[in-house]
Amino acid sequence: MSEKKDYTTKQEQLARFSKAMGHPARIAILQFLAKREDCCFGCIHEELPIAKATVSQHLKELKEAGLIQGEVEPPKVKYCINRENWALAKELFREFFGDCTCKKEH
Amino acid sequence: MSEKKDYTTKQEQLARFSKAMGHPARIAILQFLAKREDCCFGCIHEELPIAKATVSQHLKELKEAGLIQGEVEPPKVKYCINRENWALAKELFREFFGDCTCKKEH
DNA sequence: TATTTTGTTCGCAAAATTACGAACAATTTC
DNA sequence: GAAATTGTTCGTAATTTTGCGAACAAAATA
Repeated sequence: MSEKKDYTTKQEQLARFSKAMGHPARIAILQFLAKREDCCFGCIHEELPIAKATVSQHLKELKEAGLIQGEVEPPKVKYCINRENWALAKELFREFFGDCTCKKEH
Repeated sequence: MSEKKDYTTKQEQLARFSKAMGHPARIAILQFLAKREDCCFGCIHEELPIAKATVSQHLKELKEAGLIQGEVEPPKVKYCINRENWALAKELFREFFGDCTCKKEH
């Protein structure tokens, strides 16, 4: 019934990615994973100052946002960046902040 | 007492910006403001499908995150992007997603 | 001075987030 | 088969977020 504009799909997608990145632990996880092919839960946990149950929860949120993916490789679970969505996020943020200016340093 | 690494200032700053951007209404507000010099509360409210009290709250959060600033110009209040922090955010996100590749289209 | 306009703040409610330890499941190793 | 390793899920608690209407404050206007 509202006459007001609704949010666009892009706005919602960008908000979803942003929200997933809205916690330092999740930023740290993403940066950690972005540096390597993949990594097991334990290595990620080691890097973070929080309990494993909490790490597991953060990983779940990142997975649900589509930024990472996990794969069971007994006895471990390997996590890695979801490259496709990572590229999408990168593009959405770039667009959001204004296109890449590639400014010269001088 | 923890042996675990703590989060870096950059990680926390990026998380703070991300969190502020973690809601479609706030994305919409930022995009709206990014397109113009400044804008009063009313114009922003008109664009959004939510009550003014809620809009005011979202603006407050964006202000606290440093992404926008408000100035009273009786009888209106003008909001605008905080250019300095906007540039900082842009840089942090760019760094996060990997430096600008400026890929050729072909 | 009374009224209107413009936004903010208050008080409340519902839902989501963050965090942890304990319990659990699956697999591997002893 | 028993024990150890690796993560997830459960249950709980504290805090934050989201949203709204009503009340409020400040300035402009009638």
